[in-house]
Amino acid sequence: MTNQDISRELEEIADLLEIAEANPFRIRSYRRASEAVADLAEEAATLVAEDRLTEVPGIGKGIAAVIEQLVTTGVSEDKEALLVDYPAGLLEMLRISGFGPRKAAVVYRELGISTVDDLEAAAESEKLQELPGMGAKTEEKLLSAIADYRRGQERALLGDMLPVAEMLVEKLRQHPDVIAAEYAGSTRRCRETVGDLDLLATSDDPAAVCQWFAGLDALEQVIMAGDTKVSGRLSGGRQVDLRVVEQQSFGAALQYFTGSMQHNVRVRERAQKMNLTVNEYGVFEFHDETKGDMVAGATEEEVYAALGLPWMAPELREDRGEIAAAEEGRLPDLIELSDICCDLQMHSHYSDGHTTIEQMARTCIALGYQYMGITDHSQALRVANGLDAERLNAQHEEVLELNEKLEAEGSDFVVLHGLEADILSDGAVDVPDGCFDLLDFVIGSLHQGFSTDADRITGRMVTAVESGMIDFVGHPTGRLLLARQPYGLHLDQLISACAEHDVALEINASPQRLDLDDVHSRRAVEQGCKLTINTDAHDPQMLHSMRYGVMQARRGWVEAPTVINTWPLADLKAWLAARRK
DNA sequence: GCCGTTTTCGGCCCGACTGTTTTCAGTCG
Ligand SMILES: Nc1nc2c(ncn2[C@H]2C[C@H](O)[C@@H](COP(=O)(O)OP(=O)(O)OP(=O)(O)O)O2)c(=O)[nH]1
Ligand SMILES: [Mg+2]
Ligand SMILES: [Mg+2]
Ligand SMILES: [Zn+2]
Repeated sequence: MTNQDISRELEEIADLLEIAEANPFRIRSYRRASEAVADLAEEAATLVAEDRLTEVPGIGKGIAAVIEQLVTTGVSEDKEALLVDYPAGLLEMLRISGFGPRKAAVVYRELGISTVDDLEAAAESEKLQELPGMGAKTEEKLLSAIADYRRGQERALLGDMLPVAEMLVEKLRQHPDVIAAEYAGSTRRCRETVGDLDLLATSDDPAAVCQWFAGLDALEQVIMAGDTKVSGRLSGGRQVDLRVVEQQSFGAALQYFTGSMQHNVRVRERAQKMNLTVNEYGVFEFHDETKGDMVAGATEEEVYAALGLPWMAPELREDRGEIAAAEEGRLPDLIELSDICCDLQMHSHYSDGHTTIEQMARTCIALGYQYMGITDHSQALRVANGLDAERLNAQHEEVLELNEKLEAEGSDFVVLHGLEADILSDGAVDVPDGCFDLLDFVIGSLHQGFSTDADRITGRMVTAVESGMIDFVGHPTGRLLLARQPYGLHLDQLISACAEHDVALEINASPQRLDLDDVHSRRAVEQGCKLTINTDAHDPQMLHSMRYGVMQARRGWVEAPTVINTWPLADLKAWLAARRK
């Protein structure tokens, strides 16, 4: 069982407990534990074996026992027991927006309904109206929500939604009644995927802004519209939530709406202990059980300061220890896009890229980089027209000529000649014979034969790392967001090997990869690894994806000096040279 | 179920909107 599988099991237990009307705090514990497992940098099985599960915040003896059972037997007795009373089909019904655990329990208890299809049929034949707490409107909305559920992908790529968020924020800012607007939620935290778009605006007349927004053409459907918030769907079905408050509450509202939910809960618990209370309008004094004066709210800095904390970057707000770190002055000095001075993975028409090396270089220059690495595929990757010795030599000539041309133009931009070499089935690195000394650096990537078992794949990659032939590992887990699971590999062993042999790990900045992810980037740095953030661009436009890689790095608490492509060229060359001895 | 510079027991974030409600539960952010 992968951590992701375990996380889902815990979440489903929480859902079942909620249908069963269990203690809400107990339910919350399962949800928190589910997130904690999803955020683990190590395999849960390892923690079980070493009896370290309860060291994880949010996992105590009870849930540790559940996880242990899941790891060893694949099933949880507690969950099986719940499933005796409440069939698994009810879990799917909870995905329908506006249909929660209480209604699920009622329709199952009263009508025996346990599938979405049956629920739909019951709503169509107006059987739900007879149930307590449900009426004609309930049925109507439910049918619409079922249609939305059937249509939609639960989450979308940040890379697809961030531009939409930016466009909507611009639209808000242009409205005369809007003072300020920002996107918030998981988009502002730069999560790799987002469930919806969360927008915040301030105004002297929030109700007017809400009314205007609800009428926008961009909203295909309005789910609800009040005086301070509007929820709707874009064409395509993706949800948008707009929250509008007065300017004096901007900071508090942005803090609230940025989340994460768990971070907010931590913040608010801290406030309680300080005799304060926090909501989306501000930080308030709290005396004798009554709310008193507002002490902060206009800016996020003010809100955190009122709680004795420094402001922290949205990317850190995931309840992964950021509040303790903030309190102790241990917040990382996060890497920024402007720290990046090169891109070290990209392709040209020599393999499966769409344009010339020079075109790519010109775009890198425009992006303000000092140098770049051209890294086409190696010969083993025939589907991508990988380079054999002859073509790699020809490419080398072209790189030399391009550098001369740039120099003649007075540019000090430099093109390094690299190769994205396949890691072959025996762990050998696919650098054509006699070509190693030609290359400034070599990336080792797995592209083929990754559907075997975890030990084999890990072994291949570790062998490549130990060979001394590769300078970094490209897209280390091979995941494609919303499309393909990571290779089943023991990432922790790969990270250890990279730390030992001073091989860097890539954060592939392509919005569908973001690989390594945030938690493993953080883990890799903790283990002493260097990182490198690259776009893996196949055309000039894709070179602009660098920001997504930096976002992922920031979510992983990464600082600039551990990322080799923040280094001046001389430093990178010195590191490469030292590695080759 | 988890957790602990006030606690190993007794707390656990806080508010908006909707529909069916005659005072608020359910769902969601
Ligand atoms: N205090 C508090 N804030 C919440 C709660 N639920 C949501 N929020 C805040 C924090 C969230 O980041 C923000 C937006 O809610 P969303 O449901 O859209 O979540 P978020 O954007 O974080 O993730 P998503 O990618 O949309 O699933 O609202 C809650 O239960 N309590
Ligand atoms: Mg959201
Ligand atoms: Mg939302
Ligand atoms: Zn690749």
